[in-house]
Amino acid sequence: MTDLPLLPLPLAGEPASERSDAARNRAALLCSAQALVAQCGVEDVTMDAVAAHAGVGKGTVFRRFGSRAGLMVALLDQNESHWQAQVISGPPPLGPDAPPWDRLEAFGRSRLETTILHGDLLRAAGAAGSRSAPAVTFVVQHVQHLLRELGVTGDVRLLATALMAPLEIGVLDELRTKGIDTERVIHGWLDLARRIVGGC
Amino acid sequence: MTDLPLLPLPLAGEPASERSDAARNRAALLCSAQALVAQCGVEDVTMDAVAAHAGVGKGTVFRRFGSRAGLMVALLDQNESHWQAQVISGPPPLGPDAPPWDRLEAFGRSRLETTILHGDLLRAAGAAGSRSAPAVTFVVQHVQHLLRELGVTGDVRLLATALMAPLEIGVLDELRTKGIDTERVIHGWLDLARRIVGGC
DNA sequence: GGGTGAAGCGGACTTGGGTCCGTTTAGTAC
DNA sequence: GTACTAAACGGACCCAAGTCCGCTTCACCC
Repeated sequence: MTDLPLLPLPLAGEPASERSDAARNRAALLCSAQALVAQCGVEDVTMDAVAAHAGVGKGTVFRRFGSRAGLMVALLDQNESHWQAQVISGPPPLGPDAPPWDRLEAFGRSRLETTILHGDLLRAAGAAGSRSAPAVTFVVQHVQHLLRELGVTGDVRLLATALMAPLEIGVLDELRTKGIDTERVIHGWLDLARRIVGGC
Repeated sequence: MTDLPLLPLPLAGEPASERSDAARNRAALLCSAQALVAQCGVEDVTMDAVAAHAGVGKGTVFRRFGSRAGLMVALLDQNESHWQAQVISGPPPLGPDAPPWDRLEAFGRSRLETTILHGDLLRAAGAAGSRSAPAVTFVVQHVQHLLRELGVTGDVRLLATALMAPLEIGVLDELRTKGIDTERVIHGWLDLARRIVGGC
């Protein structure tokens, strides 16, 4: 226990590891941000408040996350990693060991719920939030994989993107303000999925 | 020419007509905004600049348009009305007098181009821009109409929404940053449309 | 353990969106 | 023409995002 060679985990895809103080601040900031969001809602959390709560200067927040939207993306990524784990290695039908169609169905349902749950964060993250975050990449790749397993041919990459596009927070918000409830959205999405997979 | 009963056009759907000075300012502001956008790009147009250019106070801009995003939406609506006219009564295949499938194909292509053309405005308009604007309603309703003509059954409303979702600026931006070019997007979209219409 | 340089830090400062409220004006009724 | 009111106006003001730069700290190497 004296000098255990407990390396700082130089895992594969890491982006040239942070200095220890930087890493500590990142963690503290994420933690503070989450606490403040829980306390007063996403809208009312200011960058100053997050900085003060974490006991660092405001410059540090922007150095770490680039912008308010960036901070929100970081919070999202944190929240979504648990969900991703469920997809990759959780119990069926969302996880492996279920027929691909069942997985796709569960995936869509689950994705919809997650999106609505994190609606405020997603809106605050803006363009950076719903798109270009690692989250989207994961979603699209997984759907791509399932579609292939279901025998879909053609430009599967684009079909996967198209299949997930109607579950973006923007579209869902629009549908909801027009009085379309979640259950109907899910049904419509399953219909779409069936048509893409080719039920004939 | 003395006292022509040239009414202030109390057209049907008008929202309880504006006072004349208000209407004049709205027009001046839209005009100034468009000029400034053309001159320095959407990003660099500030609300103060628009107000100054139009010769009104800043408060007036916000009274008329609510927010920066609102102003951008107004600009978009102005720009899109011409396009809508083309769809409703322009020459085929976009306009009437073409088989529905040809119209749908032309519609998708044209919509994609329009979206990319107005990309900056759409991004600046944020959630209010791509969604909930009258523009979206028009697009979805038209697609709904075409799908019905093509014999699509089911929840056509949702299918229309789903079909147009991948042509939103956010999705397009993502695809483009990943090196997918416009032609491929169109092909993918046509494939999707074919699957929805049911090509078997 | 001391020197060195790059990375990180902090908080004053700038900028621009959005609000507020006292003043002005269009439209109407007499 | 005058009186009146609701709507519109304008610009000072407020607030929060984002920048800047001189100072500090970490990590690494003699």
